Amino acid sequence: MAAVTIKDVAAEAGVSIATVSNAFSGRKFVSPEVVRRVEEAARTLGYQKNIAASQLRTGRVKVVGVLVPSLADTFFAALVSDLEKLAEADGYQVLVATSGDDAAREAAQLGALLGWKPSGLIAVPCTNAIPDTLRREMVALPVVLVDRIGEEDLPVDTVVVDNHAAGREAAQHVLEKGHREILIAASVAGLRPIAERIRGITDACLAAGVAPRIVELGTDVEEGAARLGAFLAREGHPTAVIATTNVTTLATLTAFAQAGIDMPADVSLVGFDDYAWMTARRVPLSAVRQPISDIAQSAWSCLMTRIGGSADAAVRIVLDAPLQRRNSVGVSRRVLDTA
Amino acid sequence: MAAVTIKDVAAEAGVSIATVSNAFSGRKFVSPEVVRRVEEAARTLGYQKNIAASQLRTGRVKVVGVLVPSLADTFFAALVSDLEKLAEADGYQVLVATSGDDAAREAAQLGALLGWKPSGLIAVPCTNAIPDTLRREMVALPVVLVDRIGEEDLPVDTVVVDNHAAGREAAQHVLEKGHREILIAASVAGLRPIAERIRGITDACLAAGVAPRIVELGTDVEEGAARLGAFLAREGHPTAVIATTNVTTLATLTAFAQAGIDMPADVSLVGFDDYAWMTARRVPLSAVRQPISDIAQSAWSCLMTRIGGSADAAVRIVLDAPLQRRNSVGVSRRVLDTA
DNA sequence: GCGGCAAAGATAAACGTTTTACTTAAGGGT
DNA sequence: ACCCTTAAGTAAAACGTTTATCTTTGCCGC
Repeated sequence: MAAVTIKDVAAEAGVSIATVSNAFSGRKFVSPEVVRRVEEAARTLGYQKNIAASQLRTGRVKVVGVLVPSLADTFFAALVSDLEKLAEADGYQVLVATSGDDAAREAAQLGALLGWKPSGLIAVPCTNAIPDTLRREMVALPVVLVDRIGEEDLPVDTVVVDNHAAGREAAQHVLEKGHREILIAASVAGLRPIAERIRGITDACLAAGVAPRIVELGTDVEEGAARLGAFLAREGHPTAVIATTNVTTLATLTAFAQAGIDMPADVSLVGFDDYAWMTARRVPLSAVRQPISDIAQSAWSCLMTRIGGSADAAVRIVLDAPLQRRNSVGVSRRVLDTA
Repeated sequence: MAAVTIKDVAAEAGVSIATVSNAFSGRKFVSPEVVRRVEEAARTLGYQKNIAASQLRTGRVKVVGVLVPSLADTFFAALVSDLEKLAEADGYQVLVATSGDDAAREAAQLGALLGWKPSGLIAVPCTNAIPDTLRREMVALPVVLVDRIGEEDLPVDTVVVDNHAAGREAAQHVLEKGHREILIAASVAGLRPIAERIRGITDACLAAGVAPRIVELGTDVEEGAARLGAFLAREGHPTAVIATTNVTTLATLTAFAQAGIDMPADVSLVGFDDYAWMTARRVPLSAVRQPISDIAQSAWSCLMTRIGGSADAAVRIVLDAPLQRRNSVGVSRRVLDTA
């Protein structure tokens, strides 16, 4: 049961291996009759091109690496899902790796990815700092960085969301409803996108003469809920919470449920990201909607133009994350009472 | 900027390429001094082993293909996430492909996966029928089939959930609470796991002299919600709904929210799968919990023993999916009224 | 002092494909 | 009748590893 190679096909079809290769690739003209014989032979033998051999010879292969912090996070899973579809449409395979938000693992995974000599790489770095492995590779390999971009002026294409505007819009919405005691449920405040969301919220609040508080909940739902519960018990309730990721949204909701807090009657909430479960509730969540499929689309087309050989200056795509106004933000009691 | 190969490293370190290879693999003794020089050289040159070349020579490569219907479905995303972690721990890379529940795409993706000559394959078939491409490969390649298994007695290892028991348990819970008008929110009734869940529910109901109704909602949340809404408007409300997938759970909840149905006061619900968002609610969902990480773990260890060369008879692993009793199933009004 | 042996490396072949350069045969213009 | 071109296909080299086989060197016993 040795694997069937191009040689076997050639023998079966009674031609040379070069002709078989040409018949498949179409790089050189092969008479229709011979093509038919080759295809026939390949079919009967169950021939599968050995991609490793092909890639070794040509040096290129239609595979792109995708590196994300975690597939357990819906945001990244959805992103990878979209990228995978786009890749398939263009005949590319996707090699997935996850860093688990750990810089060492990220570097290791990157190395493994690079060993495949992919045509390109789409990565969501797990920290603000671009790992050295990647930085070295960026000059030769088409790379697109997404979401977690620590620095400006990177030499590669980047796709990000306008986090500052998103934060600002969320805050303004809450302020308009009369809230003055605002809590920011951040995941990890040190991460650039989170920091910008926080800054957006803070800027809007400050402009209204309000100083928001911040609590860091991490990247795990259970733990985040526990931390928020502890915070609430210790510091008292705000009238509105703005979550900065889908995980913190979930953690906040969990904490609310555990503490018997009614939303929006007791506390209002603006969530982050927009998934089906957020609307499948008695009180659908107002949330900042990250345009996941646009992000994927932008990243993919950037990558494709780079792979196509473009040497243009690095582009920085900034997408809007509009607020979806639903029912989880109520008019603050302060306003109601004065009315 | 030609890629740096083993040859360059050999030159830099002043040894032959065979020695470099041996220094890395440790297959033959190489003096510590030389190993040091080789590693040094590799580091300064930024050497990355070319996996294609390696695989071409050895015929094996540490990569396994994973084929699932969709990464947008949390269940599969979580499964892939777990598999990816297990793979990483064993030094394997994962090649992901999605079939989008389309048989033709599945066959195509399978072909693409196989071209990499992976060491193994973990697949969730998108239909009850195993595609021919796969069936042919199963004799030579270690394959583990998960979740969607149409036939018994396959010649490969399979990992499934005891869907019949899961359905039965869900139904019994609802029956115990006094419900008699039960609606099954199925995704696609033709799929084997779904069919078994339905059968489990039906068997339990029939034993209690109750005939459940069934509605098919498909695999998309929006559309499922619309279909359920229409069904409810047309046929009237049951007192309890049992959903058979996480997507139908979401669709049901969406329909409830849209129709202003209160859960559990108006209608009770047993969900399927168990995610954070199900408990992050005022009324946490009772749900059948599929043991995703156990599934992944079982599938992975099956695959590893096969890759290790085991030729034992195919094993069929059946895992329990226990019911998590929470608050979304209320005592039926019928019972309350008589009390 | 010499055969023999072990230790540490080197040489070269092989993996399956792509592709360049070559062969062969047939046709075409003058 | 001759040369030149074109068409269709073939032979062989190359890609970067791994590994079986060969070489060199030093060392041992006698």
